[in-house]
Amino acid sequence: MSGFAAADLFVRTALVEMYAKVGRVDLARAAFDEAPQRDVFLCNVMLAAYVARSEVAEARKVFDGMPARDLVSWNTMIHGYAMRGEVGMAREIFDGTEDRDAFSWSSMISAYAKSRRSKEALDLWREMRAAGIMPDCITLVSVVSACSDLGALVTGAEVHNFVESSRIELDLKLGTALIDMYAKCGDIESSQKVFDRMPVKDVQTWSTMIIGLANHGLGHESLSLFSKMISEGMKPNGVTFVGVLIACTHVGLVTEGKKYFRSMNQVHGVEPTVEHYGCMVDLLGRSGHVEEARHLIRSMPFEPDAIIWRALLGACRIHKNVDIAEEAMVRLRVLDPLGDGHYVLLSNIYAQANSWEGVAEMRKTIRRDNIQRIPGRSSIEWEDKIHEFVCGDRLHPRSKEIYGMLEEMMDRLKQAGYKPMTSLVLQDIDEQSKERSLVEHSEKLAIAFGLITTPAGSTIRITKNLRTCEDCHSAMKFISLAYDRKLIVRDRNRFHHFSEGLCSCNDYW
DNA sequence: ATAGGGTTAG
Repeated sequence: MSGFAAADLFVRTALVEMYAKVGRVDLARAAFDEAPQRDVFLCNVMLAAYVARSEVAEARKVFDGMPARDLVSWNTMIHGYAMRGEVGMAREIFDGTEDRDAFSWSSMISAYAKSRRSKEALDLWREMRAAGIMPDCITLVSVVSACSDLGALVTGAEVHNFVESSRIELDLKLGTALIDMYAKCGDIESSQKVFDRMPVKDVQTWSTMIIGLANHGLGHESLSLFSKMISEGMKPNGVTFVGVLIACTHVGLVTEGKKYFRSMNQVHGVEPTVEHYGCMVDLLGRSGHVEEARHLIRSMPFEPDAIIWRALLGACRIHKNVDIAEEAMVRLRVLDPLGDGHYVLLSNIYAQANSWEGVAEMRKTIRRDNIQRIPGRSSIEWEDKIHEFVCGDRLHPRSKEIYGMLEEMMDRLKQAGYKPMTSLVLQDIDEQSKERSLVEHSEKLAIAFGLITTPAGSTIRITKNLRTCEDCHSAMKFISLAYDRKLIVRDRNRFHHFSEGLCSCNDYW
């Protein structure tokens, strides 16, 4: 290459970079095309320009036509696909990269975490450690949130240990992520420890802790933390108040809840949003003020959404209000016609009221409108892995043992006084089949697996995708008694801590 | 010349 051409290449590269920086990818491309020849550096600059504008297809064309590629080229492509949520493509590039550095691993892990492919995020994290690549604080936030999502307490605690024993400084966001992880994995004491030890906290740190306590049914602790936050001069935001209202809901503090709700903009200058009205409808409805909840929906300054009507419907189930339930259902059929949960709820409401025509009607509707029931899934962490169960599945390698344990469990529970709540089963089948169907609920499978695999007396932690059903809730109380175990169950809404035949939710959930 | 992050109503 002549000195002149080399100088020209240098100038072209600078031009591409400069145009990219001011957002003129078209001019950058023109300069790129006019270059006398292309080296890796110039192509990488062009790649970065496209990726910055999320034009990954264009970037890919450049990438494919490059005379040679280096680590930066590969990493830029991984990031480009990850940015557009094309995790599979990102992974293809990642797999094609021989030399991976911390950039490659972190981009890929965060791509998985962001798209809630949490298992894959953790698998990759283990591979990254095995490859001896050092993560930094930001990578760990992705790993920790994958643990939160899965309820992977052991893995999450390992990451925490890793931070403590390395020289990585625990920053605000990683600290907050750890608080959330421990809370979502059922270990609220550890959340509190991390929280107490953080020298600097912001509104998100406080909110995360407040929400964590609230979801564990520790309403009073949650509210006193809120007071402490205020007295320390920290300004709450809308999310903080969601936590405060959840705290009131889970303990049934109606008057308090109304007071906090009013104080939001009167005292704290935070405008309530539809989420806060949702919390209030739940608080009022759940505590038996179903009419008042209905009235609040009418008077609120927002169009009620499906979640609001669903909360009202849930209240109708607890307090056996068929009329308001039917009204809520009319709205839900418009706002969320395919959502499966409300059909089940209304059907249970009819069953409670001995309205068997109603139950039959719901069954017909579900079939006619082809409503897809979302299957219940429960998981439990054991030996570095998340073991997931779907109701009735026999896919687990230790399925035989698990079903054996289930039989034993049921005998033992029945002796202790457990009665299967067969009226909860919607299918039109005989009594024995209904009982069978209850036994195979995913949380019971997960608990049976837990009883087999964990040492006597240890706590069993389960994560479930839906709200736990009443039959399982009752069964778990008996299990905690009959097997002398603590069970900590994360349901879609909150935590249940079962011990000695009782649940921390006081059967109010 | 390449990157990634924490809280939210049922």
